[in-house]
Amino acid sequence: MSFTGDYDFKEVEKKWIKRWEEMDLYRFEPESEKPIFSIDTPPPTVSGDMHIGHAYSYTQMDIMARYKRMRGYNLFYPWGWDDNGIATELFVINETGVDPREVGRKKFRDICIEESEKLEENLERKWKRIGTSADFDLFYRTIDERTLKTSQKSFIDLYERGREYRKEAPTLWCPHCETAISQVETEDMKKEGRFNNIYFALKDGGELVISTTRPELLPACVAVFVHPEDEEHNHLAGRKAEVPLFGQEVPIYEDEEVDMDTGTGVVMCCTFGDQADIDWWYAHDLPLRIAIDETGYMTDVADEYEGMHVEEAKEKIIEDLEKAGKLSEQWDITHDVKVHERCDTPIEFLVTEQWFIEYLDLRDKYLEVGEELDWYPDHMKVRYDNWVNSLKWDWCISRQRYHGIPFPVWYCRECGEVKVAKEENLPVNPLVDEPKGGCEACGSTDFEPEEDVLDTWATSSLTPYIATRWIEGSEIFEKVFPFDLRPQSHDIISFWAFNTIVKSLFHSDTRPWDEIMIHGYLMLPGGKAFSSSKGIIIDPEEVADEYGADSIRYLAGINKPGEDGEYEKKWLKRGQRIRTKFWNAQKLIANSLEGKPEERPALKLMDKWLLTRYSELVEKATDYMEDYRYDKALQETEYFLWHVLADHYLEMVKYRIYEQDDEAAEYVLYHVGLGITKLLAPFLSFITEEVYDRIYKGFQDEKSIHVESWPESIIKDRKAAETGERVKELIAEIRNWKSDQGIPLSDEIGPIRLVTDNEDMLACEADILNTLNASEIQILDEEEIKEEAVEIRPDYSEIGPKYKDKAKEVFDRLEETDPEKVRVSFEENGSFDFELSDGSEVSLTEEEVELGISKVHEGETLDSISLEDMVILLEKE
RNA sequence: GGGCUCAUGGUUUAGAUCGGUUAGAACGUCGCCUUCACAUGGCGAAGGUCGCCGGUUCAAAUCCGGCUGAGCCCA
Repeated sequence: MSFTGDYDFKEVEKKWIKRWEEMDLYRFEPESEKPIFSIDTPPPTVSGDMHIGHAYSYTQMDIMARYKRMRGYNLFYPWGWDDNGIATELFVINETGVDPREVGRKKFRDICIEESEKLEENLERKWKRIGTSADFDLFYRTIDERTLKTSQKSFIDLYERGREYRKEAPTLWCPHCETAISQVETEDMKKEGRFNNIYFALKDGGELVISTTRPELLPACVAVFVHPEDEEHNHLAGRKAEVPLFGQEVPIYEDEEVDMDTGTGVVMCCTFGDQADIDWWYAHDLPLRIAIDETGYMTDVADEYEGMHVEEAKEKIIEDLEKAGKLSEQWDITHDVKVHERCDTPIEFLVTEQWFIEYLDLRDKYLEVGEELDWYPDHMKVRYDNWVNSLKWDWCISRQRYHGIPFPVWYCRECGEVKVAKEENLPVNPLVDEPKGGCEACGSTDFEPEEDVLDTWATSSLTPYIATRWIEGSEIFEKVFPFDLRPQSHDIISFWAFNTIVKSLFHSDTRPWDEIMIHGYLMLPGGKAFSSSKGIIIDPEEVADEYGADSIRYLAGINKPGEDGEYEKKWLKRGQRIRTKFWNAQKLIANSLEGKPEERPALKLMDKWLLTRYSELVEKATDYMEDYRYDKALQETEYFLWHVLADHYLEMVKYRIYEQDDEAAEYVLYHVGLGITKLLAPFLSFITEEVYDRIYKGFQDEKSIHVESWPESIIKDRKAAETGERVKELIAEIRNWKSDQGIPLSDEIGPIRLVTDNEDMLACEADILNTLNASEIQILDEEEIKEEAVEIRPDYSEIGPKYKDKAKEVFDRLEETDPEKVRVSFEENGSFDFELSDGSEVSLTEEEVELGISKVHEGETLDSISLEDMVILLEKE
């Protein structure tokens, strides 16, 4: 077989991307009898370009997918894009400069869809460039019609079960842009401010002093908090205070969240000044007093200050407090204020009616499911449990955004009754569509649409349902659900994983998957994360052009699952090196093969050694893959390829394949060569396909390495493996010696003299002589050799337990002893005896103390190499 | 403030489930070698108080407790 030339990754990778597409390799077969392995693929967020971090995590999933495919599974490995939500919205606004409030919601949504489709085309090409083997026919967008229907049906289901309700809730609001914003659009900014200590009268006499930077929120004050361990103030808990100027009576509570060291350590809770206010409001079920409207002016709650701008009201209130003698003191501070990242305006809170899913009562169920799942790595389950145990309130699914899935909901203008769409009419957009039929309560046909959109997690928590066409009553859903595997990142265990479990319990009364594999992130050197939306990007397509997609796949595969990796070029270079080594080894193998050796010929000892090592590798690698430790599988395979097959076996076998047609060697080379190609196929998917195509395909039944069967163990011969290991060591030692002596490996050397009791390895005399180009092997009698002990190696695990607390003295004494003395004592008495400082006797045997023996052939100055059970003597040059 | 993870030669890390000989490797550095698959190769060298403190033990990178620093999530 002829196989020449260097590996040209650019050309080869380009070729296989195209041919794989034509070959239609990754198609799920709905009619097939094969067992299904289903993956609930994370749909990448469409909010900017693909970066190398995506390549890292998605390749880790793809490695497992390719492995499972080779294990004979009918893969359900769908692909989706997450193009519904704030990240996409912001991307489109940035990219096009369109202002959603100017163009209107419908137009803006159209622009978002158009822009994301454009981007998705690029993204798909890039994901395929790194060898993603998903079935792109099992395709969805989180904004397409099927998803809309699915998400709305989910809403209707839960509504009908009485699981959804409306309640007034605070939302983040930018008074400058007059728009609702999300947490991700805020940032902390250092601002100059002023702390004010203000007197509150206690209802039953006396007073207290609260500290606040926002006296204009006094009319919105609904409670006062103190820390339970605050000796000075905790006696106030349970009493009531009166808010100065505004007169409302508010309760005083204890809470550990209070910062005792800020101001007086007594703090007022207003609806709403900051996140802590919101938490307290929920936790203590406090009333609402809204003092600031959506444009930043005071409401009627503020009495005489109504209509003033907040800044003006602040000045005026301070003035009036001072007049009333309610102002204790003031001082300037610099503090962090949450601002809208686009205009730097401090955010306010707006209160609107929002939808919630009631779900706290099922906490035990969530924990049960967490228990049922197999977590890889398993410690990730702890994060899930902690999240479930710390849930405090229901899931708010309303978002005041533009580009999202609309609620299938209207409200009756006459009586306020909620009107929910019927499933058969989905999808609906209440802003455009009229509901079917009149109000069920009063018969009116005058409706007001719900303007909010659903939280993206309310939709993406349905990916197993979307991908399997649940909405269509599809057989695929019945076949596939629950999925086998959910791969995802660790930062969204509390969102994506958790919410998917919630939805699955509601809709199917079971877990959504059996296994969950958590991957880490690839970080820039220094630990900074990549980000599409922030434009911190290294383009995987460019990296693939420079180093090859296989190098990227190597980088992904060699990193520990669940851990963050660091993007370093050296991993890519190492990927290239292993690729080159693999190519060259396969070249040698190919050139030695006549065809596929079907029958197993009589094998030589070293053949059995290699096949045993290979079989052990296959078993280990398979166990590791089953355990989602693909990194270990790759590491073991790489070691075998380089330091077992290439360094040793190929060197030993050269004389057999060059000088004669050795059937046994061909048999081993074919099966190990093919096997290692298979083992590496999930990782180095391109070069293994090329090698398979050139060498093995003609003799195998498959059209691609990626639909080949995963390799199996061939033979395990322990005795041959042991002897072979010693032969390997012997050859390696003498090769090193030749290198040390400056003798080219191919140069002839004189006799190899061995002193050994173990002559099994003489079965491999030909291998030894030919590999080393030595004239002969001579076995020398021990008597011809002078023995000399040069090292004492105590067996700690023998001596330690026997002498317990005296063991240390025994080891110390041995350290000081002349090895020759011990050897002579062994020879004469069979043991080495001495007395310890406390007078006790110590008697050590040869089992307990190993001696490093150097043997010297009389009369000749020979180099000696001591191995475990032999001494090699070589003539010096 | 809470949870999880991590800390090993200049750098990145394996080894920890199961305590025991000389802590293994890759990159980088230095030296030697063109040998017929591969110089993108081979051989060798230097380089480590295994984050800190304490405990258990004959024996700790490994088990236990505390501390420090970094990352992620939640607050």
